[in-house]
Amino acid sequence: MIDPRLLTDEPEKTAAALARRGVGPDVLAGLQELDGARRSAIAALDAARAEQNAASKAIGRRPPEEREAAIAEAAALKDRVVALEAARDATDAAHHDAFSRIPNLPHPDAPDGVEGDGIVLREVGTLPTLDGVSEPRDHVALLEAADAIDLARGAKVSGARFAYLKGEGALLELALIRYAVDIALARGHVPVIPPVLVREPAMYGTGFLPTDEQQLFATRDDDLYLVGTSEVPLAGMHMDEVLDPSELPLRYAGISPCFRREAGAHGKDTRGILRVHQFEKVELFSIVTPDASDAEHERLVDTQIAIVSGLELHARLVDIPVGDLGSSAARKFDLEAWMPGQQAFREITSCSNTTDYQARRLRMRLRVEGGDNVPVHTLNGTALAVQRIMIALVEQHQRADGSVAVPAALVPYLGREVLLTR
RNA sequence: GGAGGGUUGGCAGAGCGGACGAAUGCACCGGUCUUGAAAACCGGCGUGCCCUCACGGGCACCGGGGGUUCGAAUCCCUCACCCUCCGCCA
Repeated sequence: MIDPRLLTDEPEKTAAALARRGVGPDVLAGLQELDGARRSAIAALDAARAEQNAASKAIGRRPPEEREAAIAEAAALKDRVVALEAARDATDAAHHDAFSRIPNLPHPDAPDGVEGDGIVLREVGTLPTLDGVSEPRDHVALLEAADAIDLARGAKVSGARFAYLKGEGALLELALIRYAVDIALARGHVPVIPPVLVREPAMYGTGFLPTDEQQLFATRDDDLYLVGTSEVPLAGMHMDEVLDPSELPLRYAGISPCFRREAGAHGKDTRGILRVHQFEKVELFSIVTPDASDAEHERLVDTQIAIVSGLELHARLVDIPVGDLGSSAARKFDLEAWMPGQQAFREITSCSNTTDYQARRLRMRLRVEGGDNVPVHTLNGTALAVQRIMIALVEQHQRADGSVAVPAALVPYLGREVLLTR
């Protein structure tokens, strides 16, 4: 949720910012009208209630013989209040509905453009040489040959886009998670294993509802949603709280499975485990004061790069254009790793500054001495998404015989220097 | 799954139809006193929204939602959560 006050306080600036995200003048005019209507409805209702409250309170002070007349008098005021209440509720609902669909204001430095227009800011590592490998195999070939993955049975039991990780595949997941958690921990993120089924308010508050409903798995009988990322329960932890400046920054590292319906992705990335309905992820999440979010964003990206570099992977950092931002994000950076199996860079991490957008929806405020409390800023970024990093890892470090050289930083976690030997 | 008891301000805890946004205590902030501190005393001390340049004023909030009433923290319904007991269970 953006601050509705911006429409009246800084109309030109706000209009220009929203225009970059495709929110046109007509939509904006509608919002302004709703905002005005909401305020006058509130003012009218408050005035009528003040009148009725005064009349009701007077009854208690009247002598008994005068009460009946006084009650009739007060009762007469009630109809007006009820009518104005209905009017206020209606404008309020329309206001809320319209404003919750407005995306966050883009960061001034975020580039224009749509999906694919991202700007490569820097490269991480170097293109793998794949010495002695004549034809690079993809992760499916590598992992299946060593019985580290079972896609066919995943499909049998759960359907398309589900997979079993077995043997070294399972061990690799555990090692990767612990490797990432240790780096996050060293950088001040408290590890958290959160609930992965959440109620509607947490989904709404993080901005996944109402706009991304088709991407969410929901339970049939319990009004719970499966999270698509632990960002949801991590952000939800502090909803409805007023945080003291001394408590910030709050830094977490969520460790959880993630569930995504991938609706609309039919036919895309159908091979292997690049795009699956369930994957494991370590997620960085920070809550900071509003003046600190740009610096925190850089800090998170730096941590992501440290994790990827430590695995000796080649990747590039992309500044995501405004047209490709999720509704909550003001700015986003992705890391795309080189995947020799498809000779392409593919997204392995993402890092967003959601400024006050989630915080306003979740009512997470910063205590301001001698002033009004303000929403905090929240940021999230992938520390390590197991399946995707696994693809980059086995494909980039594959050897001529189909085995995989384990990067030195991972060896202590995995207990072996070579994987997938047969 | 069954039975019962709860949910009030940062915490503890009173209030159970009318002067209650809410007693009291603790915590916290400011002041008096003191060489300083403690104690004592005095004052302040929740959140959001609306109006106002401001001073200030109004409205709402006693777990969430709905209802009864001129008037609800207080009565009714409903949902959530917590506690106790029984059953089941990794």
